[in-house]
Amino acid sequence: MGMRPLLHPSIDDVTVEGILYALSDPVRVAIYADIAAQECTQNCSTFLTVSDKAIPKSTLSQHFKILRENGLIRGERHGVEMRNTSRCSEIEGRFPGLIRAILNAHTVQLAETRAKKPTAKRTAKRRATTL
Amino acid sequence: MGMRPLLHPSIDDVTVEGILYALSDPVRVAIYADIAAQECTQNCSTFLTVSDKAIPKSTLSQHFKILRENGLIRGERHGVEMRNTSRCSEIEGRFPGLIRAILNAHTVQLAETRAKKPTAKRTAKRRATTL
DNA sequence: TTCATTAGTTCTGAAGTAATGAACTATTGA
DNA sequence: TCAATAGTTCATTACTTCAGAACTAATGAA
Repeated sequence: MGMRPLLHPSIDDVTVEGILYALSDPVRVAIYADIAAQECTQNCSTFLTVSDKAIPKSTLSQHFKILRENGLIRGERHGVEMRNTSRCSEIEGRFPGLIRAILNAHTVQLAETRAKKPTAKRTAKRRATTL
Repeated sequence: MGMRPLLHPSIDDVTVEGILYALSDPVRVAIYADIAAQECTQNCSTFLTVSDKAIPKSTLSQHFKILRENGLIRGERHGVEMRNTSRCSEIEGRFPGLIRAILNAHTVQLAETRAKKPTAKRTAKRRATTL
């Protein structure tokens, strides 16, 4: 099967749950924070490693798909590569302060992590469900 | 096997990812918004229906567990029932503005939903992954 | 044109996670 | 001691996620 066109929801179809879900993964929030911080666009392979951890490109592709389909980023093919831009100003219009608060919290946590374990590669297991 | 004691993480072990994950489910964010809004504590069976949808009590119990173990609420047994309180002021100390922004976005979305479809019971399927 | 390269997507199966009915536990009050 | 209440745990089934392999699509070189 061929490649399907990229899906980008209308801003009105973006949900809080979708945004929180997309950013509840440490790899995705790292990618998103990076894209949102850049002036210039970022292609996918910029993130083949995230916090010193190698991410297989099929996994990366899925992560980008989740960020796109939940309305956090916009991806456009330019020749052979993809350019990703953050949709933060659109989201700001719909959910004021949300993205800023999340990215700020992410920054706080990153700073704490570095302060506690300067060299260790914190694996950040997503949820410790202890079932 | 008997009942295990309830686990509440120290506020320092609460993560942004955990908070976003816990609140990325429509049932859990509805429960949490309700608990955070109340002055008095709320027991679990208050939520046997959430937005006109019946939730089996085993499912509810798991949702409360996820909210507890990600640091969003504190649960205490008082006799036969459980009292749940929000840990929002602790979280505010660690991640300023985060909870307020999320609850505010949730409120915005609720208001829009009601404005669009006044009577329909919006099922709010968590993620439309379209895989 | 044809081939190689680059960048990303899709497929697939294994591993992990979630929803829920049934069975269980713990506390209270009759 | 027993029934009722409130919630937990277990077991099953369904769904989701990860990641290697195969694939697609655009570009540039021969």
